[in-house]
Amino acid sequence: MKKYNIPVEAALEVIGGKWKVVILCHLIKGKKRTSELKRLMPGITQKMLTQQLRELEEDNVILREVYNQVPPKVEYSLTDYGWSLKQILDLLCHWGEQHIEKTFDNPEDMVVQINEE
Amino acid sequence: MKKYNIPVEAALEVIGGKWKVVILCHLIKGKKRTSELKRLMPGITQKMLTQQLRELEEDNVILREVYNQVPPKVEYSLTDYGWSLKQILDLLCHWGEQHIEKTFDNPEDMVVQINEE
DNA sequence: CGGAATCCCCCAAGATACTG
DNA sequence: CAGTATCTTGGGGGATTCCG
Repeated sequence: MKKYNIPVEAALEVIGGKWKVVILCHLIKGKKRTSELKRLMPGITQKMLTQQLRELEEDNVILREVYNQVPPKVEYSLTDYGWSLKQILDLLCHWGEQHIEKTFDNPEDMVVQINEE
Repeated sequence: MKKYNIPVEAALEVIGGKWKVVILCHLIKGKKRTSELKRLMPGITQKMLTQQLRELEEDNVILREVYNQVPPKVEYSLTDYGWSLKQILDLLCHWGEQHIEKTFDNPEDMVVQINEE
């Protein structure tokens, strides 16, 4: 059985993956298709995206809904348990924004705008 | 200049390291010597500890105080900027505790107790 | 005691191609 | 469109040694 030296390690095991917090931050905005997530995260590969999504699903943080149709359609959303992370995710996003403003002269240049619509 | 696709990536760049959140959670409890941190984190190597501490220091999140004496003594503590992460760290710790309770039958078995005194 | 410097291994993660 | 399979690589990170 896995042992933790400090309880926070249990949280990191769930959301500590390289892309997991980013994925969850996007899903806070609402249900997303695989291709939407890929577009929102230009740096991620198909393989990593699938892998991280699977792990989040196994930890009961996100829900995967498959529509049996051609072409395939899969949607991801937060579960109730996933929503229990909302405050943490919001604070992280906010802290990130502040950090950008604090650190750089032209913070608006730091964020690549992606049209969500 | 580094670009982010979403501001939260800036936060992850600061506290996203493998051990950084754990280190910061310990420092919330107060100033710590290097050897204390090592004892609190049995899994970390000297190299990783130093490396993660340096990066946190560079990001102005922690303060490194060197006492010029033999044997050497170095203490680490949160800076004011580091304290701006307190709420996030507290929530993460709390979520970790809840997650352990939710997931396992005997949660108390999951945490290796370490005498802080 | 704290940490810098080496050596080195392994696997996380990228690239590519393929499938239903 | 979503996901799998295979191959490859770089650098994250472990172990060890040396230093003030």
